[in-house]
Amino acid sequence: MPDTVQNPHPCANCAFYTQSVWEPVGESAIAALAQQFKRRDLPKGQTLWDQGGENSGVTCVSKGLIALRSLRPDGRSTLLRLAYPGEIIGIRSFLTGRAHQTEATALLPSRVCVVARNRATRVVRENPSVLSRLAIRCIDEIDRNHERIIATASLPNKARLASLLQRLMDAHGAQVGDTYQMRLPLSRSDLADLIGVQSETLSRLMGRLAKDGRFSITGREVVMPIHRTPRQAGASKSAQ
Amino acid sequence: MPDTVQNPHPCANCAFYTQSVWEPVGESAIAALAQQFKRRDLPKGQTLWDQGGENSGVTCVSKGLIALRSLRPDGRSTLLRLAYPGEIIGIRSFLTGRAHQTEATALLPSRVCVVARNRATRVVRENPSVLSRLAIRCIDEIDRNHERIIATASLPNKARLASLLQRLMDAHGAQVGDTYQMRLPLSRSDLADLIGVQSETLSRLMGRLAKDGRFSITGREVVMPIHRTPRQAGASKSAQ
DNA sequence: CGTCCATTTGACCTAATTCAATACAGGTGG
DNA sequence: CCACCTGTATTGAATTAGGTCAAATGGACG
Repeated sequence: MPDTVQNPHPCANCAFYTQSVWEPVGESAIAALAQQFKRRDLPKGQTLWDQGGENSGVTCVSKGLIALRSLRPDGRSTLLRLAYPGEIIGIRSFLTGRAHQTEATALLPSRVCVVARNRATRVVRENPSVLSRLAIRCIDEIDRNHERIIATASLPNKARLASLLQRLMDAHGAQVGDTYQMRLPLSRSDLADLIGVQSETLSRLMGRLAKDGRFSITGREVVMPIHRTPRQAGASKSAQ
Repeated sequence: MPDTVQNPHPCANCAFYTQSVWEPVGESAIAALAQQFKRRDLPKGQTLWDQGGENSGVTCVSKGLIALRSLRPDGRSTLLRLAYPGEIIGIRSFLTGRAHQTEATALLPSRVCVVARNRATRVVRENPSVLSRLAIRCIDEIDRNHERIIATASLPNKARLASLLQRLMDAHGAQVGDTYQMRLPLSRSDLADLIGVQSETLSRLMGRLAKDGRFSITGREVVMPIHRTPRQAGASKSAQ
């Protein structure tokens, strides 16, 4: 139960306070933490850092949606992760001191909270339980990656796209009558990057899913009927 | 410079001592560490733990080769990682207390060193720098996964297989005359799992690579000519 | 109302999957 | 030593999915 007045912790007002990596910081360090704690608002499309850039601290997404993508030498890119509020990004470059391996951009108007690197390093050193929480965040990332690797190897692209859209709907959708609706936070080519196909293929997959009655889409507006039967990847046949 | 006589650290004789996650343990804790430190030899094919099993501690590969695979409900599996000497396995279930997400089996006669969970937990709590090294190992895993995700999205299967064989040759091969040779530590279906294709497809890809003159293979014996030109994925055309 | 960019469509081609059949290797017992 | 068996690996043929390049469409915005 964070309390603005009583609790001077910089994350105290955050909805994710109890899960914050900084939550375990003792009273003595709170002031030090707060001192180098910066909130930053990002308009949609803004780049937070570039691939190859230097880490500037521990960054926590507070609002919006951040895309982490790896740009390849051939000019194409792979969208590696969508980071939602409460999640930490740039943790690898912080813990290793390396350059950023990915580029971070805001897909929606977003806010991030950054604890500057030097200060974060010190706080982490003095609070092992913070390090322990950071390690758990790393493990979350490993879990996400394993899931993705397994899905890539075992599910057809169409099924992976269906489950991606479902997840996006869970995160961004709202119930309207007997449908769920959302404004897609990603472009078609971002979606393609995310499931690892060409954008033309993505377009055809979307067409096939729509024909199956899974949803309808115009531009970025998606409408999905609420099924009583649980979504099942690629199972439905078109009625013809 | 590990010294058996002077240094009572249980990892002191290990070739990977300086990189060991336990290396930073202070003298006071070394005895405690050594007490619950178990070496275990695994014949080829032996399972070290099953998917869903309980974590029994921090496990370090000391010799041989361990495969970590995820078994899917449909009976098929994905080979997620090959763990070589010096690497830590089962780190996620140790840090989170969850069940193992993967099955670990020895692909070669192997040895692992296990620090029992309770003891490891205590030592980690008392030595933040151990936790810090564990976190780096997690990051290594994230790096490996990202590389794999990017490779899957950007390289054709043939090129990925070629680079896999190259890596295996680097790890297991020996120079014989003007060739490198190795005995493949993996079955064909493991190779297929690893690059995410069917075993029939793998067989055909192997055939195509062999026809390109990249290597010749009989059973598990691989012979690869030493090229002066650096290996380049999928670039060579058969001479016809 | 046109311009520019994102998206879709079409046609063609290559690669991968599937299922079925065959070959091969490593052991076992006669 | 050979015949046999079993699991592993390869091959073939037919089908489907995905990639590529080029062209057409559509939408957002000045």
